[in-house]
Amino acid sequence: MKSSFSIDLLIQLLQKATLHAVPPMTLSISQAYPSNPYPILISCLLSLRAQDKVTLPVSLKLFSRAHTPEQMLLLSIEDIESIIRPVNYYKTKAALLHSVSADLLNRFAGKVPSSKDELMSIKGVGLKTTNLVLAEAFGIPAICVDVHVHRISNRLGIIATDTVEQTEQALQIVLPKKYWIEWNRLLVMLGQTMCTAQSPFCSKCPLVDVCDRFGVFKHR
DNA sequence: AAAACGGGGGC
DNA sequence: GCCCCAGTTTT
Repeated sequence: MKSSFSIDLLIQLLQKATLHAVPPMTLSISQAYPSNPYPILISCLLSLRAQDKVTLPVSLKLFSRAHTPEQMLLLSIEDIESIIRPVNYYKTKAALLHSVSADLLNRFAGKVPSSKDELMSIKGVGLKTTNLVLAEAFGIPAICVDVHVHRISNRLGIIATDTVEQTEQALQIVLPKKYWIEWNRLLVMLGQTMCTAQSPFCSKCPLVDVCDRFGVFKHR
């Protein structure tokens, strides 16, 4: 990032840039199921290596049948498979939803835990899912590093990292804590629209004055 | 460190 | 039709 710009100004520009973008899936889910962390966790698992536009309608369809671990276990794995078929790895994910729901009942009284260690201890729940659940389901400041956050944080030049773990650590130092949750939302929205992995639409991006990679990268 | 785990969407 | 997308576990 060019030195004359602050993080606060960067956030303002990002808010403008993503004002009319489709919000991340977890926001839609939390509106449909207020203060219920379970649908957030399940939709995060469904969205692994998939895109929100595919996963969101499938998630809503699934939650109309089951939005608690108890209800999920009443469905057979075959039932879940048929509901979530449009998403990738649907057979693996149907089994995963079953095992995660059973684990929640066995170890956590059917409640989604709200600590990083407990979430990470659930098989199938990794670092990205853990941080997204902490932030979006519990409002706990967490930096959720998916490929968008990793790519764009580096592209902007505010950090220089190789792995998502390094990115999480670096952003904790660079970003004021009040922005930790919003950073993920903003960068996901920007990444899904203009700041794409290949040939990003830099000519339409309101961040050209800030971005270290403008002119370096092949863009449209 | 590298592989395996498959579906939809854009053009 | 072809190329793009995108975490976690396992080997």
